Amino acid sequence: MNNAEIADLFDQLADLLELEGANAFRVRAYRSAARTIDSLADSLADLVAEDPALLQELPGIGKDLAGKIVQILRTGGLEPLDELMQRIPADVVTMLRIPGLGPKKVAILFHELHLKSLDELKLAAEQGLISQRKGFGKKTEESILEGLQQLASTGTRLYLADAKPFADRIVAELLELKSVEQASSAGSVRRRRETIGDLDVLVAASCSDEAMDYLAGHPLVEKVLARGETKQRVRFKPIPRCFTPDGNRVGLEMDMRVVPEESFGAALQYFTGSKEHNVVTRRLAQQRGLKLNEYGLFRGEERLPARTEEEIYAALDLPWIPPELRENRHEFAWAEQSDRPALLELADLQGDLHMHTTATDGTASIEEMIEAARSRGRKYIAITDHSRRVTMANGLDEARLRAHWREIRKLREHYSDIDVLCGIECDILEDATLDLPDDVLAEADWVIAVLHYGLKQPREQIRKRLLAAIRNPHVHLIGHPTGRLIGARPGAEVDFDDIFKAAADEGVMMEINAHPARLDLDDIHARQARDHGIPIVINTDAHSPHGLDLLEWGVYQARRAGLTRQDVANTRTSKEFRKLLR
DNA sequence: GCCGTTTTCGGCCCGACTGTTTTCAGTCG
Repeated sequence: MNNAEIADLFDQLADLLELEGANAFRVRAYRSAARTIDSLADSLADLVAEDPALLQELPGIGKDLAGKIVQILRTGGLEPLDELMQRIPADVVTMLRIPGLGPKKVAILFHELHLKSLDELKLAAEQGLISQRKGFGKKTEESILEGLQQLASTGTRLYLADAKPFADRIVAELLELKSVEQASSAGSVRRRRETIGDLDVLVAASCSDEAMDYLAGHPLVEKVLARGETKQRVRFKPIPRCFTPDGNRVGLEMDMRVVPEESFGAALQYFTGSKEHNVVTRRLAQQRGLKLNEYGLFRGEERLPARTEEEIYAALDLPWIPPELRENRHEFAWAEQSDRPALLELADLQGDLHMHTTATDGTASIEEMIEAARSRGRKYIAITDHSRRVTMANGLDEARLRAHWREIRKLREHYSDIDVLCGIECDILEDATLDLPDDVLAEADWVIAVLHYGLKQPREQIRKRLLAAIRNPHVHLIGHPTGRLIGARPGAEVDFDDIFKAAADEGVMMEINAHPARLDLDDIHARQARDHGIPIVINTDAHSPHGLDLLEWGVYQARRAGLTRQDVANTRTSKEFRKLLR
């Protein structure tokens, strides 16, 4: 049982307790424990094996929850959860995901109207049975039916790379308006989360009407979902060619808030979040006899100067915290360090060590990729086309690969300002062998080992394959290693502790793959790898010259993990980088 | 259920908006 699974059990229990009308703070305790566990670098199983008393040193975990964790690890289940699941059908819990329905309303639907499934809910809404109930009306009924439909098209999170340009466009347009003094993205876009649930935009304006009207009448807006004096929520039409990680079309929603200019800093801090980060900042304010809300920082009735985020954090005795770190994971500990290292910047990166050409599934020639990398200021690159197993991409066998490398070697003679490595993205096959023989790999400057196939294998086999690749003396890097390719499949999560230990021993690096569709090595895993002393490499996995621009998305992920330039290997010069290779 | 420079009880972040209400509870972020 890994951390994510244990956290999930606590979250499920919290949902069920809410439906049972349990004390809200008790529910919150379970949720906060789930978050703590989810973002923990060490495995709870290891912690308990060492000393179960250590559990109570974790924030938000006391005697009771520590006992429950031990029970979960010992029995694989959680007694109060099993008992509640007997009583409350899974569909009833799903009803909580319908906008407008919270625990109180769902409890009434279940206990008083005896609706046990989504089908029964739909029928009852269609027959008008729900609006007869006190506290429910026609609107609620309609929003239930709409919500059920939305529920059917699940997975409404978008990649940052798709969502951010969209948010940037709206912000730029708002800034053109006369009454708008400042505007910014907030929320998860500003925090550079890898996927985005909805967009938040904040506006400072003398009067809110112009900005609100503008958004409401925007040609891309499908529906105004709610509108008040200062706050408006809209749904956009499905964005063309824009899909969720699950491949669904999505109608993105946006929250807009309009505040007076003197409140912009406080509001930006507040709406950037995360929620968990803000709970802490508000508590810190409280401890100092202050009140922090989206309108400013107050001592009693008196407004303290806080027009910028910097001033707000200063009042809490903190340095300004970069939005990427604001998840209440490690930023407050980071802020306390006196010799706080600067987070990685895009400009720190000198090399890009994962890209494709027309030899396999890329769209540009070797020469075009070299030129594109030069024009972007890269000092070194690796050409890493696919190995033969990836037949769909015209993967290279030994003969074609050797010819490909000969061509690269010939071309690179002509360049003195960029170092071009002969590389390969070599598949780790289902039987844990590599897709190319060792004598071929030995000729490469740079070998990336990756999993593409057999991802539904039992996790033990996947773990074996990764370990075998790490122990192959010719492998330099594990490409898109955690592969939520793997982790995304429930029950297939791989415990990475062993993998990281082996990689550290063998001197194998780990990749943050900036390609937006990879969703790989998340900030927690990146931090774990760093803590194991593993050099991290940020690559684009570009399939075209334009793909080389993606490097920034990997940088965001690294910043969220709190990585500095020292933690990342391709911040080195080409010469220093080559010294890292075994 | 957790936590404590307010320390073993009594707090726990807080404001906006909606819908169904005649003054507010529930939901949301």
